[in-house]
Amino acid sequence: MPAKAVSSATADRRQAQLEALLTAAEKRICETGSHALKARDLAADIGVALGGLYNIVQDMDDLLLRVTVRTQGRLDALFERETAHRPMTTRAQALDRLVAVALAYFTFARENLPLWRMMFEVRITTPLPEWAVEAQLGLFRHVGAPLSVIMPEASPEALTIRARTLFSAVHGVVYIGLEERLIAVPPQKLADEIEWLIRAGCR
Amino acid sequence: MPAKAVSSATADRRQAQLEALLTAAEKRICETGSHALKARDLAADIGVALGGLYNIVQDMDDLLLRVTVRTQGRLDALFERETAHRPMTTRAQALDRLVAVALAYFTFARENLPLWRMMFEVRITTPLPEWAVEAQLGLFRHVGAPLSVIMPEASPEALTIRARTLFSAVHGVVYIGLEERLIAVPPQKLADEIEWLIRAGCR
DNA sequence: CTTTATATTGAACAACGTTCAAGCTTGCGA
DNA sequence: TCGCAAGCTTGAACGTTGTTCAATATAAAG
Repeated sequence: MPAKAVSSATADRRQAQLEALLTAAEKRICETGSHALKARDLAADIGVALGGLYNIVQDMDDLLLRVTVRTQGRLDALFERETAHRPMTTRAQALDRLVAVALAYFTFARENLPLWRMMFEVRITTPLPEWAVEAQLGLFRHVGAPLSVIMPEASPEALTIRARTLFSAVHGVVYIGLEERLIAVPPQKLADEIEWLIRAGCR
Repeated sequence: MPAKAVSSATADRRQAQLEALLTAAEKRICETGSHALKARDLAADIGVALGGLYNIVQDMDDLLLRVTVRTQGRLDALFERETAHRPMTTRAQALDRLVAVALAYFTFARENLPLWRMMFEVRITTPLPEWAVEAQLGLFRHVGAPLSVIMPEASPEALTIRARTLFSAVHGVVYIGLEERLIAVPPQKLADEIEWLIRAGCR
């Protein structure tokens, strides 16, 4: 066999299998929650024997991690789609954009609740592979770019930290807000709080 | 047998067993993480047969929930101990107290990382029992009380929401900040960010 | 002390992720 | 066109898991 064909037929099939597997996993996660994912169900979904899963994916954690990164990719695309067209030259515009990013995050979380939750439930023992770290850090640019307009005199390091703080704060409000076991806050009120939070932090 | 003795010997033993079980569970969680809890290990720890666990606790979820509430109780006690002695008559004092609460939360999370994480990992299908909801809502008073001094003209409802927002924001910063899979931020810098966040939100 | 009711036990069960020897398919050289 | 080696796929089997329940041991009551 050739050592490493750039695109052999089997490699293509593996890619297709991987995508089918991820799609099936996402479907099941959305329907019944991430902890209800069963290897046997997924194998049946994509028409593969039980053991065959482990030719597509290293193990179940690997699968969850890939789903997570896929979700991050969709979130990234949403940020891009939702805010790229907004100008960012003045301070006020940058602030509006930051608010838009935060509200888009809230919307995404609400509309993709199980997948969104998964992003923070995945616990890994071994260090994250680089492609996973990249996908995660890439998201911060949607906060960092507007923030650099709002805080033009800040050092890059201070800016990175502050961007993380703002993102984390919004994340926290969304996270606790969507936790149903406490008193439910109406989504519009939550959105208002998120906007207030961003504007208060940027004054 | 009497229908319900106020304090029979067996009921006392059950209480003791429950406490031993919770303590053993906490120990294991702190040592090896919450998802490494095994029914057989715990049964051995407290000197009970495997099936005996289900006389003490309904099932594993029930156990985790009880550990969670215990942790919330310790957090509550820490808030009390750390901030009750601070006066709260002036606005500035109330603000200082709010900052103290937030920093205490951060410290608690850092020093009890596995137990603290568990509080947000427990996923319940059935609605939370009242005693669990109580313990959770009780924590908010440590934010609500100082905040009512800072926002004296706000309606009780607006105050509740704002308290939740502030708590959630701080929680988010702590949560993401302690996530090790991203770039580690020095604790002192994190603490600074938390204090900044509170003060920015209360201006 | 006998009897009755409760508490405890641990073997058994179903469901889970993961492995691996065996069979099957595939692609290439003759 | 055929045959053969190399990899892929399979599904039975394994070790763990949480949970159950008939049997046993213990405690309470008359």
